[in-house]
Amino acid sequence: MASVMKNLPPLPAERTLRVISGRWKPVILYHLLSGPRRLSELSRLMPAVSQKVLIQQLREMEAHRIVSRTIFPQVPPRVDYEATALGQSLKPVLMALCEWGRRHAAELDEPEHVADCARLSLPE
Amino acid sequence: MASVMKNLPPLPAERTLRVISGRWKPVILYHLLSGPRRLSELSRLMPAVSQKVLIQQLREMEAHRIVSRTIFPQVPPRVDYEATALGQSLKPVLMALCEWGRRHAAELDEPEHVADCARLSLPE
DNA sequence: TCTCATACTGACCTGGAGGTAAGCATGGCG
DNA sequence: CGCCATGCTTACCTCCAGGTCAGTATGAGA
Repeated sequence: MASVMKNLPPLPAERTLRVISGRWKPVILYHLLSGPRRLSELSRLMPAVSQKVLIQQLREMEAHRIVSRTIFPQVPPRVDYEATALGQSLKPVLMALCEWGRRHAAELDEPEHVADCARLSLPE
Repeated sequence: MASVMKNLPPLPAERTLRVISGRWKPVILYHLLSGPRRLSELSRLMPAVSQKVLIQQLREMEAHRIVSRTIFPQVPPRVDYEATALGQSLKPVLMALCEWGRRHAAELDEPEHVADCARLSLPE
């Protein structure tokens, strides 16, 4: 929808939150940061997400220009989703979120079952 | 609710998002980062938020240990809300979010009406 | 006694995000 | 011909964050 774009909050921090918070967006982003992926690949990478919802999230990310969509005229069809430069620029933001999340978990939860932030810092 | 705590996602980045995303949490945090505030003060600082919702958000933040609540046994009652150390440690995260939001706005929106990130970087 | 400020709680409602399930179009291939 | 993989849409439902509005307790002070 076009409304997706115009409804971005004026406060920058809230704007970013609006762009990246969505049930599956961080995970999708995480996968796309290491290169383009076909829809079917993403589906296989996150079996918990239905195709409809996956496409939904991807389209919103596309509208926000952090993801681009490339259609290859083949049969069966092939569509690649890829993080744009703007999308790539979210990497440090995700890092910050990830690191604080670990800290938060460490300070009050049982700190055990929290994944690390490793692959976000790897070059690609 | 107690459920607020146990339902934190295992992925660190999502965990952080869960903690800070709430309709008014970033703004509340922003105000609390510069010192303790009474409920009535916060109410005055953000007239758009109803008291009930404000308290709601504050309680969740308290449950997540990023805000502490101090009751002064006076009449009329006085209650101070304050960012904990954990809450203060969100400052760089908010900065990252704010900066990216500005970049995002600059790159595709009309970049005009987006506030700056100034006061987040000021010491307190 | 009535009012006021303060900090809350509770009943109720609603929009929208996200979930399920099904259907559609294409063309290669057995 | 029937079937497959792929990418996508549509109809429908559920749940809950967050909104409105009203009510409660306290004691100082007019």
